[in-house]
Amino acid sequence: MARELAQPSMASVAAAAGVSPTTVSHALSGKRAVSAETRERILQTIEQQKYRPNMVARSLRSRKTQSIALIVADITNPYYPAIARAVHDGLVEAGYVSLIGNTDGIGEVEQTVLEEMVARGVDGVIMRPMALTGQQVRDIVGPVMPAVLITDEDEGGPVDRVNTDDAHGIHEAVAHLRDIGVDELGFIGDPLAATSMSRHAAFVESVESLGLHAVDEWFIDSEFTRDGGYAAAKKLLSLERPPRGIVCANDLIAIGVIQAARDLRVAVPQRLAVVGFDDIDTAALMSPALTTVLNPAAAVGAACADLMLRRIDDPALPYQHVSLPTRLVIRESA
Amino acid sequence: MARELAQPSMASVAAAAGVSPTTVSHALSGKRAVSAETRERILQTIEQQKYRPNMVARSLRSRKTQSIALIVADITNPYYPAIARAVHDGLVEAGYVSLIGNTDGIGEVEQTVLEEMVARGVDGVIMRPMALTGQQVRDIVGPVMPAVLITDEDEGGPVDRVNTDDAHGIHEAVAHLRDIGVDELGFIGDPLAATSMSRHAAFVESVESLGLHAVDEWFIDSEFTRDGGYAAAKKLLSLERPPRGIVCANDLIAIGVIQAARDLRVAVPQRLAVVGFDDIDTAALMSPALTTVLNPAAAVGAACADLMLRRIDDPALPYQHVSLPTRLVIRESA
DNA sequence: TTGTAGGCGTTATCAG
DNA sequence: CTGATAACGCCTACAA
Repeated sequence: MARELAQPSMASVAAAAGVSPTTVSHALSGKRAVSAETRERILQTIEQQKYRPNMVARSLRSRKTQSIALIVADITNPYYPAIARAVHDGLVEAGYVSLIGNTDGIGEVEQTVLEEMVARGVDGVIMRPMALTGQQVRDIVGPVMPAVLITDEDEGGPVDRVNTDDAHGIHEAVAHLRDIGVDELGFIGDPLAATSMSRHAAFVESVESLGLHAVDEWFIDSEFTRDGGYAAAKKLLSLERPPRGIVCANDLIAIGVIQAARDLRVAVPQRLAVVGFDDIDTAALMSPALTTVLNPAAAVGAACADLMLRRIDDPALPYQHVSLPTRLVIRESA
Repeated sequence: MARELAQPSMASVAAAAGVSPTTVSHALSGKRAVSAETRERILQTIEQQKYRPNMVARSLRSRKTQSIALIVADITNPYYPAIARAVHDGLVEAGYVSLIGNTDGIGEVEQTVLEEMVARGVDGVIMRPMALTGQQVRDIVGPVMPAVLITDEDEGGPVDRVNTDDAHGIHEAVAHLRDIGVDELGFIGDPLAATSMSRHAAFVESVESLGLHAVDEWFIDSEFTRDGGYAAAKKLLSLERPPRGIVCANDLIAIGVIQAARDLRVAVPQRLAVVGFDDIDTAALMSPALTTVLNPAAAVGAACADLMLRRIDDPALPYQHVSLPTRLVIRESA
């Protein structure tokens, strides 16, 4: 009786099939011819022993782990699962698996997680950085590792990039606010998050180019969460002269703002117009339904996977850049 | 000038520090004494070369990858990210990373993904199976791999289990429906998903014990998605004699049902009472706000991580079972 | 068509 | 306190 305690290995299969490990390897990889009968015998033995190649050993040899890191702020933010799923689906057929890291948008954590992933030998990194720049990411992952960033950085550094045209969406939002007669505008976002700041910059630009009003007082800090938005809105609405409309760096913040407005008995959109960003599922379902900028998360994820596969396929490619459109979805809150 | 093309290894550090690789290893692991000055020299060299231990090689030796698989139906279902984050947080401080697999609840895919994860040498599997039984999972992962299942299986087989007391929540829901005078009840769920079927069983039991009515016609198939719920509700509501209330296997289905009711101009809750399951964020925000059974996803995830760590720590432990409570949250839809 | 030998980077065993 | 050696399981020249 054969002992089944140890995992079967190529050696054990080879022994049982009366061939060398080399032949087993080639029977599996097809990288060199193996006679039909030998192959058959090997495959049967594999079946019998329930042999599965050890990916760790394979990785040590090949220096490839068939895994990529997906690093986001918080998978709990409804914007990210859509990205994660699209990345997963794009990669899985190519035999890759994704390791997910959550950083909560904290710069140090972003660095630590990145280093950890590199040490684990991932074949590439897909990341939405909040604090790190493209150059910093490159410095951490080394000169050769494929890195795809979801970022609005203008230059972006020596990495592949996917971005959404947030400025366009924000501009549509501000123009819409003006169209409905709302010309005093605040912004709620996270000054430490790159995503937020690029949206804020677009906001400022739009407000100025359209001749609307926004004072410093109306720019309030908030994390990308409902609670953050709630607290920020309370501050904003307790101002002597609050704005008539608020653009939020994401939908979660906007939802918090609307809750705060309700608690403070401030009518939305009559006394306060609210615009979000992302168009998560809840936006369309809540009441008042959220007017927001549609962020094509699934397309972003798919583009990331695509760029990653391309770069793995040809490391010499010049750095790629994919830009996806956004657009305002007008509902009830503004 | 030293060439920096190749990744530094223990050997390169050892050479530069004038010691053997063995000593470098021990300086790092602390598994045997190293003189203070030698250690100092080694650490400096590590600093200089920016050496990071190769986890793949370490894994090959130690047969541990410090990674665990988290296998769910669809990370895009808002119920799962909460689990994923809690698992992540529970595991990350112990130095583990999670590999996420999506199966869409398809039995074959569940098996394939599981095998893939085993081949990758994960140190354990956390899974919410839809088709596979605990025994089947055990057969696939082998006799020793830690496996924590989120399941309602009564026996559960040779695995650790976390379950929520779904029957209690469903019973509360049915009792509530009766209390508000709704006594003809339908159920929408996925006959192929274990989760759904255990909720359905509880539903049937509650309906009977409370003397209400539910006919076979009122049990409609649906995937765990909004679209599925929408289609199922259209079928149900086009029946000659539709039920007065619907219990849904999850919130996504319930949201679809409410949309269908709106399109069909069936008033919720007046003409159709709707109860969901999970209490995802949207439930409280939508209109009408969804009456639903609260499923403590974060607690479930935390419990999974905890059981996993315990089992890794002591493989000889008897199989564990953690049960978490659910409760009905009454809002507007029923 | 098949086999032998060496090495990927780490750690455990055995010596000194 | 430190080193040499072997081994984890696989892949791939090089040989036959």
